[in-house]
Amino acid sequence: VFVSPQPTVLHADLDAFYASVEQRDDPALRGRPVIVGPGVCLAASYEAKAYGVRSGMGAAAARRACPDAVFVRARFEAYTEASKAVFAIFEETSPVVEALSIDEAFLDVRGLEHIRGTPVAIARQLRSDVRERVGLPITVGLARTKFLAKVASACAKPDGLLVVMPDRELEFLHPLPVQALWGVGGKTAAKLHAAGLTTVGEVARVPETLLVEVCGRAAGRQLHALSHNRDPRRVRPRVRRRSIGSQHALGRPRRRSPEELDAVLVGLVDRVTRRMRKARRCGRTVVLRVRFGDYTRATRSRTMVRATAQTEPILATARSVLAAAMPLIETRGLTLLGIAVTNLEDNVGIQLALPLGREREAVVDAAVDDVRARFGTAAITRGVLVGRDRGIEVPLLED
DNA sequence: TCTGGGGTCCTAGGACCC
DNA sequence: TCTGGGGTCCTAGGACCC
Repeated sequence: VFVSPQPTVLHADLDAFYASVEQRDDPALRGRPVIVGPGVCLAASYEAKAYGVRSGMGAAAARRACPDAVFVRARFEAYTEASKAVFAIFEETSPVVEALSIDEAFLDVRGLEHIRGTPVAIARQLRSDVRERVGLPITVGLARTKFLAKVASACAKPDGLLVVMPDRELEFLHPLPVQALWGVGGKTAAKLHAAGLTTVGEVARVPETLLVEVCGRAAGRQLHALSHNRDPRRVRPRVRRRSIGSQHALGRPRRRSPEELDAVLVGLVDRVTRRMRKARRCGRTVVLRVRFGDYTRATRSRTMVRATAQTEPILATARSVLAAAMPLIETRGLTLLGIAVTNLEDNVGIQLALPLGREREAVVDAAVDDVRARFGTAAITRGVLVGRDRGIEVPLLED
């Protein structure tokens, strides 16, 4: 007996997320074109999008496109809080949730019929839960694969639900423009257009080898697979982050003193290392990112011998990379400075209860031996010896 | 459409190792 | 002795995503 697989992958995507939060919190903004800035348009309400405003647009261009728009300064704490509330509903809806960004996720709703109903019923319930409990509009796409579910939600926006039934998949997919394929942005679309391919159906009709020639190996293969509706990726809880970074736009290009640049660098390193420690991650490679007045970019990186989340070694590394990049920076106007730490590792720690009254070195040696025994040859990059005074931990010795 | 801040993955060359 | 085949890691850049 052949049972046609039912659509069980759900892609949930909040509509114009930042702008919707602003409209929710300020009734005067409802029904009006809202642009969240400043500088660039981080989000535009659907009323503003109707005038051609798009996220990523410069503020001046957005104002030209929609002179009546209300400009609002971004409130990231409010968005983080709203996102947490929405993800709590996702987690209640299905045990398998894969976060894609602050405002979208995949949910696998297989095997939930007896508990929560059919996939379509679950999707409807999810939309109304988010609307009632968080006060935000959300669009849901439901299909057999992640790719199709995401395409479906994009088509159903705003505030919609679209189900792609298994016998209608190619009919739905093939007329779409190539940009609908995952991984096809401006550059790849231009290459495909140059090859005479403008729709997904046309991409599906050419051999894989041609796509590989035009777009490279990985991209070509993926395009071929997706255009034939082959997407075997499962929904799975988010894999760990691979980098943590921070960047700062400097405004108009002009000469900057080394002290000025160093001050920016110190701020960036401080932000990044704080976040690393909070996430209990440490990293080995420091990447310096720069951007110039003509919007060209460059990166320079250096890998340390050991992974760390401490401010001092990361700052020292960042400084040496910046120093090495100075000749490049001095010849072109710098407009952005950023750093990222990659090659992240888990910062595993264990805590031991030790008797008092022994030699401090012996205590530390015992702790180190214990860590070695548990984690094998794992390098010990940092130790904190703490005492306990009426239940409160007191650091006694670091490193 | 002239630009913010946060990420991901892929490619390619070079150094180095056995 | 100047050379095969396999691999890893590092660095830099490109494209893409929200």
